[in-house]
Amino acid sequence: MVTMKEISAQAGVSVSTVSLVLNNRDKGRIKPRVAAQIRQVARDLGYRPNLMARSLKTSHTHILGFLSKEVATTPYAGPIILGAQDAASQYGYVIMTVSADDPRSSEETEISALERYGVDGFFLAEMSNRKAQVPSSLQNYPTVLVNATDGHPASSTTPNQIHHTGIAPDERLIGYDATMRLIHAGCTRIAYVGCSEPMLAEGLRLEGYKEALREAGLPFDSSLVTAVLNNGPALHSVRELIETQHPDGIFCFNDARAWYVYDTAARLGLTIGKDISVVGVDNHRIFAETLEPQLSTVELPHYEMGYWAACKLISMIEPERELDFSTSPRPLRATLPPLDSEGDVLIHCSLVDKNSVITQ
Amino acid sequence: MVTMKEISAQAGVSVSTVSLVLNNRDKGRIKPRVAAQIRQVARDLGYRPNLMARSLKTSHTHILGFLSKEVATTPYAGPIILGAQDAASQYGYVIMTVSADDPRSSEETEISALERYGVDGFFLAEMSNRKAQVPSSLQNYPTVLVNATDGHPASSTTPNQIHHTGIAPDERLIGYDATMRLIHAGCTRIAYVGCSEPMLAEGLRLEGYKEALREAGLPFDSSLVTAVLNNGPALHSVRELIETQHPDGIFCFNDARAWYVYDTAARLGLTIGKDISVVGVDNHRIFAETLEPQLSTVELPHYEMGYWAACKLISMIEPERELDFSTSPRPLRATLPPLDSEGDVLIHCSLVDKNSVITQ
DNA sequence: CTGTTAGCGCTTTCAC
DNA sequence: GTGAAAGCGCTAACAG
Repeated sequence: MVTMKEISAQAGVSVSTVSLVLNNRDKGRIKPRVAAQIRQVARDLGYRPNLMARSLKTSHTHILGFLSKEVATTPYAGPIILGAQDAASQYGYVIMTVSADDPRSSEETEISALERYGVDGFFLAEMSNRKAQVPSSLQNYPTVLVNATDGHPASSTTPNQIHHTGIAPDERLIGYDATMRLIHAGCTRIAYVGCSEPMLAEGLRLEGYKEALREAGLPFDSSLVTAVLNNGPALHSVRELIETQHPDGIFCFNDARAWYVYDTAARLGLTIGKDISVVGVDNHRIFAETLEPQLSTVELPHYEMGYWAACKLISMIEPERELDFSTSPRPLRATLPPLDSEGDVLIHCSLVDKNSVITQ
Repeated sequence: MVTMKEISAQAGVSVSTVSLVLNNRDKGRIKPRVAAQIRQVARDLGYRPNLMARSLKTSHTHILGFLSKEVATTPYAGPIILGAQDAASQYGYVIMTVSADDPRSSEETEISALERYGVDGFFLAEMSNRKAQVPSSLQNYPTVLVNATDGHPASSTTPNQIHHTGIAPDERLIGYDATMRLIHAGCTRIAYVGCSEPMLAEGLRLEGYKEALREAGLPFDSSLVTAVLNNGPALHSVRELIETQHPDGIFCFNDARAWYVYDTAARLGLTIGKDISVVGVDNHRIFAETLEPQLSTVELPHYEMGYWAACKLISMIEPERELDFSTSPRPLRATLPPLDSEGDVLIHCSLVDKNSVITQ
């Protein structure tokens, strides 16, 4: 690793001059010719600043700590991290990841590890949308929740608790949009296959479903609603729902639950997208690549949430900095909320139309 | 952040004494009473070392750089990172992640970012098993490939290229074990549903399939073999294979392809695990939680590869250090190769028996 | 046994 | 315009 000292020797100037020039603070201070020469030498020697040393002085590391729960078992971590990374890398930051669900070392231990490296701020990422408890050790850091909202009420009795910014899918709108899609396709007996595990998303998507029905003047019929978990029991519940209630459209809590509809349809000789319409939630790659006909589904914007969260975090760390979504390295598949949003920020998820809804 | 200086003041000793004690180098040098007092003060003040400062001095950051390709679109990143993190955290390391598939910033840029932070070594992770080209900028760092092997031949004509250690699934054995499972269940017409995309795993799993057939004295019949991609076309190929060839067992390249068998079975009124047996590869959570009957499948040990790779990397950085797999925070679902393995290390994946294979 | 000193690579104030 | 000097928090060689 070549240092400023070597450059200064080579260029016959002092280290401080080198520092000034390489940090572009030379305008009107250092003679242009000298500056140019220093830059040249730096380039020739392949100089790269030692960020540890810089951080020590500036106490500003440009490291963002990414703390995630349940990475082990869910497939969503990748896209969220990637989104955060893309934004970070764009603005000269880097991400240090730790997981908060190690059965042995506690969350506090992991946070502490990141603190010792002097991270400038934290992400707290959940793998399914929930109200998260922000550890008190993060109170003094810029912190953004990803796929979560702050579980600590804003108007709390414990007054010195900060209500942290968090970004999460607008679950109610997911239910509303998905159901509306079926309504607009002409479905009139629309079932909902929910999730029997307690999840924030479940109640909200169901609400959205009801709201869409109401708005369309369709009756809410609880016998068209079921909540299932996994594998056989789930499949049987869905099969029974379809066989006894004969819905013409089904809104499923997620793509996995839509699979039960596909399987049942195959068994009953029904054609998805013709005899029965289905809308899922997730647009998970695995289902997107596998199901036939392809499933119309509301995409959960994990990449986008990661991207937004990183932009938000950077803007909290450097309030004066101008950030711009339009320069994201990958296309954003959902409209990001403005960066000055605070508190619980909801993102409107896109419905991806494929072939599982009837076309009139 | 409380510093050693504050502790030294509080305890009435010099900073170097504090340093000695807090790094446990005080035995036989510092009076036990003084040492104890220093430790007490440190605890009272909640001292935590500034790792940046330490690194500056020791040029040893305890940061591992994790460089991954294709994180965007695959669900495997989480488990690999988690495995690496668990090992890292256990041995006092931390992981900095960057992705090498940003369409704009190049791999070199990302590596460079990690280098500037002084990472002690690199992971190079692929999302599907392949021969990876290790960037020349990593030649001088301890580097371990994850889910990949070094694409640069060991006996190369370019002599000063190092052949890096990489860990990857033993694909041939996957094909062999899966097929053997079907053979032992009594299947005699065993089909293979492969992947039509060029992938390292495809050829090797097919080889393992053939080898198992040969060993069992079953003929290889190319009309029982197909290679498919996604969605409709894949489903139709599988359906045709089943309808024309009537296999009694099917080894599928992965769980997703097994779904085509499930769908076809549902349509034809065949019962999986009775009329027809299926073995997949992946044990992907999404299929594990969804399919009914549950799919017997060879598990790809992403967590384990990440864990092994981190242990390997740490042992390269600190050769004298004693590492021990038995202390992993999560159960290891595959037997890890010994840590002194070099070059292309293959991991024997476990076949997870569920209910998609006939029981006699 | 413990303190002094120097220095890791960089930034920044203040003299010249 | 440029350099000298101090110091970020820590480690380590060397004195005492």
